[in-house]
Amino acid sequence: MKKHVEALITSSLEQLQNTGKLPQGIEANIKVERTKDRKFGDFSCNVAMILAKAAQCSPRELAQSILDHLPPSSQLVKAEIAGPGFLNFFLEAEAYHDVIGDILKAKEKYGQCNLGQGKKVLVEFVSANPTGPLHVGHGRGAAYGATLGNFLSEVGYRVHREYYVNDAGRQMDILATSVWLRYLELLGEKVIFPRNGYQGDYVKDIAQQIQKNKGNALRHSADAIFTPDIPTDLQEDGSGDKEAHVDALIQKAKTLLGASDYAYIHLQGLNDILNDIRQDLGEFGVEFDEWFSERTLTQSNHLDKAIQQLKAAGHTFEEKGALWFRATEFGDEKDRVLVRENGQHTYFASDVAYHLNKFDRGFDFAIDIFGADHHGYVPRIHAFMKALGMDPNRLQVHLVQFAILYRGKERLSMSTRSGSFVTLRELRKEVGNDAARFFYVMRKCEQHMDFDLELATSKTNDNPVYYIQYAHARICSVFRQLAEKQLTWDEQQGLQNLTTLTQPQEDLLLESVSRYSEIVQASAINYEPHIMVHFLRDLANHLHTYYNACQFIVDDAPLRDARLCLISAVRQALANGLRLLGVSAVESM
RNA sequence: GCGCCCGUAGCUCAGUUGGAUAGAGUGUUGGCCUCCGAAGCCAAAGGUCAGAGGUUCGAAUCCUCUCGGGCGCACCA
Repeated sequence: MKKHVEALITSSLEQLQNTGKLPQGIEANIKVERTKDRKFGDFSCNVAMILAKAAQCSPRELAQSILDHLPPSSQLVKAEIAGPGFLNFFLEAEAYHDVIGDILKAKEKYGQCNLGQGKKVLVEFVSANPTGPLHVGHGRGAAYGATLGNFLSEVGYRVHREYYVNDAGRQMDILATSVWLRYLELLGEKVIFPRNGYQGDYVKDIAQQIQKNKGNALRHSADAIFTPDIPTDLQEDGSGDKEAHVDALIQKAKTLLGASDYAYIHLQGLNDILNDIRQDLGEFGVEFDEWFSERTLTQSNHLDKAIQQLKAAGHTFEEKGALWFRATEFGDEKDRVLVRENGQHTYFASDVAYHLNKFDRGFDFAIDIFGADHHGYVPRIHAFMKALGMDPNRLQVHLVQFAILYRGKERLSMSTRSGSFVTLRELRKEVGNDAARFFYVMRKCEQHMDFDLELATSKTNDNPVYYIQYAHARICSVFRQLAEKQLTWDEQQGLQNLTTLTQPQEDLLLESVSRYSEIVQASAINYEPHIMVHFLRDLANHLHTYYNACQFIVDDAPLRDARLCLISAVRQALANGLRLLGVSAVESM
């Protein structure tokens, strides 16, 4: 439909160029848009205003010329000039009818297209440290990433979803040490748990499992651990150093346990938490094609190779015993350490290796979805890509802002380390998966968001999730009624009688549902699933209005079949849209 | 101090990349079930788009500054 209007304008413009009224070679991309108001017709175009200068006449004058050269079209009722020079197109009602047939024919495939041309894209998201359960902050990234993946794949990209598992760093050592200390507690050792350790109860659960498997084989006395050479932990009065304290305990664990036993605890913790995360996300409808381990980068030499590449390109230098990347030459605000004085590589080094690896795997482009607190290292990733001669546009970073939880007016605090955070699992349990997925993507991702638990759980108040699901369920209910009345729906006859749909509510609903595939594309190419959310709300509204105004199951069979075609198409669009959002389209509620 | 995100109705947010009279939900007020599901519909009221300049036919949108909020600024991850 939209394409048809575009074709008409293009044809007219070519005519004008051939007759010399427009200069050759100006290639303004013609933008045909849905009108904001029905009184402006169905589609509008601003090309006359844009090209007025080049044509050396007023916008309205040019608009008139364009109108004069429009080729005839059976779908067009009229086209007129409005305001400063808009071209407004009024279409025959029949122009919308094809959409109904298309939807009913394509069913759950309706809305798919080949915009992405099969290009391979890697979407990395969540990637939370496996040091504890996911909390509500991770939930937004999970919902957004999964939904974005759905949209990209719907418009023809080959999407690879990936979770980067930070299984190699200091945080994991802190976890392993925390587990070990809890284990010793279980055996009756008098340990003083470090402030900087992981406090959550899940650590005790892992310790218990280890005790079950290993008995007291990993036991060492508290006296042997808390020796005088360990720096004191942070005290109430502010003295001491919690970082130095925990680092010393890690060293102690490694030496006392030996490499193999330490690795056992480390792995036990990692596996337990990763399994928990995997299950949590699975229940949330978030699946990954790959869980990419940071450790494999070191084991497979990717990390060394990456560092060598930067070295070879001459973008590194040594200072104070460390190896640095000259990031400032590529737009970053400071240079970054790759290898520390103690010989250990930094997180940034493995990130370089990881992103190099992504592109080595043959992806056309990659998308990183980070929490907003990570925005600081977008420039440094782009910096090393530039340093190695890669096009930084091949990596797009989307920052997801935090969600602030409210219960009614009360703001819920979230402190992670203390263990008093709200987990994603708790949230899902309280509000349900559908509402959680919906609320997370309801807002633009870079928008700060208030997540009101009370609103999300309300079934009586106006909850947007239920509002849309209700529209779907209502249509299903109509078809149940039809069966109860021993009536059937003749789809073919309905399609042939769509001209009987002359009610104003039918007009509006038809117009609304015809936008569906445009909305899928807009959501995908802008990386903004919330566009779909707002559309579905709007579509549901038109359905409810129609429902209140007209009876669908009427005696007049052709009219009845036509109306059932219309609402059946609406049901399909609602179902497809909800599926992309990861929300279920229920048949009754 | 420097950088990133943001500021739109009482509240929560849209505004399709510069278009027409700035829109929804919620809240407030008033209507609508003998009828396919009232978790619904309709109507009214509600605005200096944080503020000030600038760019042009035209700005909530782009540029500069100011104010206000969130988040970053490690040889941590």
